[in-house]
Amino acid sequence: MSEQNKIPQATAKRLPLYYRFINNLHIQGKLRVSSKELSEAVKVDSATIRRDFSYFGALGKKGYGYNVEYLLEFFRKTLDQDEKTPVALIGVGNLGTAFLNYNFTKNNNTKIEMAFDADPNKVGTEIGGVPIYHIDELEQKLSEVQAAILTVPLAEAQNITERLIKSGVTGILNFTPARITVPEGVRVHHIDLSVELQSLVYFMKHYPLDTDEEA
Amino acid sequence: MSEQNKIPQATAKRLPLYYRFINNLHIQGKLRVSSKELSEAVKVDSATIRRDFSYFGALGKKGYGYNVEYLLEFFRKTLDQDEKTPVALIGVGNLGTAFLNYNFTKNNNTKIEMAFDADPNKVGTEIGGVPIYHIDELEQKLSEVQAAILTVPLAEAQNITERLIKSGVTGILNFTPARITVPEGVRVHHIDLSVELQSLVYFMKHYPLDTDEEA
DNA sequence: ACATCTTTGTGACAATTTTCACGACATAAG
DNA sequence: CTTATGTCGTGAAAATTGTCACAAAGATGT
Repeated sequence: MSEQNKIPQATAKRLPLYYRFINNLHIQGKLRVSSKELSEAVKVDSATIRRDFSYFGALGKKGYGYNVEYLLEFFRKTLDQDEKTPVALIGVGNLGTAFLNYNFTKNNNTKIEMAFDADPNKVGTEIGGVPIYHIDELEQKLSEVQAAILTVPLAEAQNITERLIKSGVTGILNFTPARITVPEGVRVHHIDLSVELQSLVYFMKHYPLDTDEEA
Repeated sequence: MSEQNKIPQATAKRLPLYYRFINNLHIQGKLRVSSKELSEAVKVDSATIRRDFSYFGALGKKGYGYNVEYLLEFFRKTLDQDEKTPVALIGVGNLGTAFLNYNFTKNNNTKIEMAFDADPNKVGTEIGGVPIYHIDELEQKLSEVQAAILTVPLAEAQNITERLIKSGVTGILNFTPARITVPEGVRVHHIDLSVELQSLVYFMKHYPLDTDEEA
């Protein structure tokens, strides 16, 4: 599947962010960009940006900066923007609905292909162009899908997770407070809104003067 | 305000997570817990947990573990769970609505006191018990509020941010894709749903066998 | 053509964070 | 009392990540 385990995780986490901004620049018709400019836009130190880019070789030109078109093309390849990754969303509550309306596909390699919920009023409808199926049909419908966004109530989280994995899902974006357990080989990224808010408040009170940090 | 700048940021970020799970244990009636057990629950290495706790002194007993009641009490104090922090939410779209229904107050020191939106149909109503005011009333209503959750469209982000800061807000949880610019002293945590999904997909494809990581 | 200005890419270093591994103490059982 | 087992707290080592600062290369202007 892949070869470069050399790229630090910290760098890998920043790549999608870079991609987004480079894409913006391209849309704005900008032809070149320096690490300093990019730094101001994404709020990451310019030296860090140069170092990050350098893991992929020499992408820029000295005295000039980076060619936006070239950079964009490079990131498109690196981030597999050409092959679309089908995603399913489980749990069409408020948060789930927000995702369905988000329209990720715009500049992205991900597309939410289908959603699942237990509510009969929702089943059969569409939100943001995404069809909603009943949760009982999960195993049946999930054949091509590799990634899932989990926005179900806490109590269902582990149960649904197991069904997803049995159906071949290898990546889960988990918005429930549950720290779900998965077999090796399955990636889980947790985003706990309550923890994020708590964290912000803690940092506000205990680290008053610092510059902003990632969550 | 505070004194211990000694606690590493990485540790600080995990504190709310620990708190949540210790609270769960307490509710379940558990009397003690070992770093190993906690490790399995929160998916953080047990040595890291012991190290994290040790920054606060000796919270546990050798050969025994940690007393849940004591630990909970300790975290309650450390995370300022006694003084409620008032929060405002700006932008009552799908995502904003999800937050309003989330009911953070349950086991938390944060409470969304008010929300703002530009839509006249929403202004004057309540969601999840939180009153919705017109965005024009922002400066007027925001007196006590120190933190804000930003769930507005991209185009408004920087503009609203500046108004928030003028009104005394010192912490922002930013869900817009914009990397907002703020003066020193204001904390911003960014959560970009699109970047999170991209990131998950990238890790799935390029770091296949690893164990799960934070987002 | 030349001097000057910019900006990259990176070696060296600093800071942060994680992990190992072990002494010390707790508890329980024989 | 002694042994076996479990667990913390923490020095020390390792790994990861971030920052500095500068030579080299190319861009730009006259």
